[in-house]
Order: sequence, then C-alpha cells, then structure tokens
Amino acid sequence: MSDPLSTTLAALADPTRRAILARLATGEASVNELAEPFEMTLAAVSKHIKVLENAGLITRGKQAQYRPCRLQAAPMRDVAGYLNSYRGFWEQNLDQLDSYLTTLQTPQSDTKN
Amino acid sequence: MSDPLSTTLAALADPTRRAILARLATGEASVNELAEPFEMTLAAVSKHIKVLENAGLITRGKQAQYRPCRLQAAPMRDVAGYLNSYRGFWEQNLDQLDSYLTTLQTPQSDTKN
DNA sequence: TTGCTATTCAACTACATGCTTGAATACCAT
DNA sequence: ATGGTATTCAAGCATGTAGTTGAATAGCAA
Repeated sequence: MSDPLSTTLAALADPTRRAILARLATGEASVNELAEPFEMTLAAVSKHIKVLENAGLITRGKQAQYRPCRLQAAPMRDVAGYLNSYRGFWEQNLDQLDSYLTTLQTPQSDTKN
Repeated sequence: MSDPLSTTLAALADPTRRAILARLATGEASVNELAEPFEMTLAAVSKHIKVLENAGLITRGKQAQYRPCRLQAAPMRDVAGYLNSYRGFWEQNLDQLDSYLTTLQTPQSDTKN
C-alpha cells in the first residue's frame, strides 16, 4: 500500500483517527489530550497518531516532554481532487435516480449515457 | 467497521479498486472486462467488486449470464462533503507553507525512530 | 442433454491492523 | 540523583484483508 492516495484514504478510514483529526481542527494537542475521549490505551492512540503522521495528515512539534500534533490537511486536498474527477457522476446520479429506481422495478434495463 | 464513511474510504483505499472505478467511469462493464487489465485471478477481482458493491460505489445489473457493474458515485459525494469541512485548513496550509518549510530547516531534527 | 461462459464459493495461506500489557525512553522538576 | 509526566517500543493476540486454487452455480447455445 505504497501510493500516497491509498495511504491517506486508509488513514481516514477509521473513526478514531477521524475523531483525532476533528479534535486537531480546533488546535494543537498532545497525545494525552487526544487520547482522553477514547477508552483505548495511550499506546493505541499513539499508533493511530503514527498512522496519521505517516499519511502526512498531521505533523509533530516538540515542547518540553510534549510532542504536540498539528493538523496538516494538504493530503485531504489531494483526496478531494481525486474525488472531484467523479463529481459529474454523482451529480448525474441524482438525475438518474428516478430512472434507476424504475429500472429496479422493471425486468429490462435501458442503459444509456 | 460499520459506519458508511469508513466503509467508503476503506473501499477507495486500494489502487485496484480505484482502477476498477476509473474503468467504470467510461461505462458499464462485466467482471471479466474489469479483470482483464490485472494480473490477479477473477476470484480476486470478484472480491474487490464485492467490496465496492458493499460500499455502494457500484451496483450490479443482470443480463444473461453477465452481472455488469455500474458506477454509483453518491458515496464519493459524501466523502467529498466530509473533506470539505477541512477545506479551510488546506487553503490555510498553503499560506503556512513557507513557515512550515522554514520549520523543517530549523535544528529541530525529529525524524523517525 | 452436453458443454461453454461468467461468476462466485470454500478453504487456505500470508500478511496487515487494532488492540493489549509491561518495559523503556526522554524530558522536566525537585 | 530521584521521581513524575509524556510518549513510545516490544511482544503477543485476535481479527481482517488480499490473494491463491479448485469446485460449484447459473444462464446460454447446440
């Protein structure tokens, strides 16, 4: 799983990690602060943070014994760019929704685009 | 991994599956057609398709012995919506880029372990 | 019927992931 | 130095995922 897009998407595909990012959207935080809302151990949160860091979604600072995390949203922009190439399809799908639902009720399909 | 956003992101976090979606952006295709560019077996591609289907990213039709796949981009729209809530951050990060790069040059060597 | 094509299932292997516990490291304060 | 706080490492476990092979299912064609 080496390509950056896969790495970013995989990092985002976890509710704990998304919650961490959401928290970081309100400002820098230490590992302990980030771990506080969760029931898992610090070590587990530390690993999640490493995944996010590896994906470039956060960067770490250094203040005394703290290594605070900071949100770095650039990889999200890349994902958004990727998804944007499909924008026409989901808009189109809204238009196609009727005919698609109709299709489900009909024995044969009229597949046109 | 029950929430829809995680399911969609995980489904997208694989190059093979993204290639399948890219192919489907050009129109419906059968499993055989979708499998053709890859070196893996049909059964493997079939599993990837099941992941995409489970994420709602494709729907299946039925024509004779074929069960053609069709792109369904609505879940991507949801992901785009999620990412959009961070848009301010990646735009901001562009402004911050200088100071960030400057930070990297500062005697603060905090690499890996 | 028989056989061909398309697709999936079942069982299995190999490896990745999420989590735990307990020990280690690193920095700060006294 | 001693101890406290913050964070990570190492080992292990349980589960999930990507892939394989070989057999099964299902519809189409003679």
